[in-house]
Amino acid sequence: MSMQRVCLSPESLKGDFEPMVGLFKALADPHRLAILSALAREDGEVCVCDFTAGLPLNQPTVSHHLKILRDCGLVTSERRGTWVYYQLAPDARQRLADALDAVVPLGVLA
Amino acid sequence: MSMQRVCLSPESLKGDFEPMVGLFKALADPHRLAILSALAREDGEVCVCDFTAGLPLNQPTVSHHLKILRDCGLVTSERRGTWVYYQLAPDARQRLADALDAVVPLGVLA
DNA sequence: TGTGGTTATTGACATTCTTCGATATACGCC
DNA sequence: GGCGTATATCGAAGAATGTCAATAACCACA
Repeated sequence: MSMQRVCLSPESLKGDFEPMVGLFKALADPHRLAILSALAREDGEVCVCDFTAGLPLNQPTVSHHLKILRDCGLVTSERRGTWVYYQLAPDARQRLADALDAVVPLGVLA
Repeated sequence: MSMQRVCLSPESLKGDFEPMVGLFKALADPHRLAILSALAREDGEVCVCDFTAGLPLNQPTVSHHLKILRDCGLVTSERRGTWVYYQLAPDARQRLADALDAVVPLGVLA
């Protein structure tokens, strides 16, 4: 009989990580990180035309990335006249930090 | 001529986010999050056999995910006899927190 | 209403990723 | 050395993702 060590209880692998995966997937693209970083640095509204101008991507692709960020709630958008302005969602940083902490908590407590 | 507002300097989109993308890509899968979470909760070594036992994946797939986590430095592995034990890298939490902060800094300073 | 400019959506294609079976490698033991 | 077990690698199939051209939707203005 094999003296197999018990290193880990099987329930430890059974958590539901889908909500966090959605956020991390949104971060798993360099152009979306550039968009988020610009929004965070600006700390205000940025119109789509600036993204299409500053990114090496065509307009539909930029729109696609913005939609992904919108769908997971990391950014908000508001149309004002002809232009659409995007902002970092107020709780974006907190939600990302919380998601990270839910996976690899910094707290030393059990 | 169109009175186009200047919302954003074009250089704001030009950062290099490749190092962070690698980390976030590693987090963009529920099974890898389960592995990382288990390693973080255990705060010690976990042998591969426990992952293959606890995850709904075949052994080659588990090995593949572990390799991805190893390649980006979030986990370390050590063979001891027949078994291979994985650990969360000592700086894993810090590197992830730093990557997040590099994109959407929490600090209010410019 | 029509025209021009901005953003969103659709459909298609190429690439990447996840998963698996088959196989190889590494180790302990007889 | 030979055998059994644990882990890694290879190669391929299917799904998901990034990208673009074409087009639609929306808005301001004449």
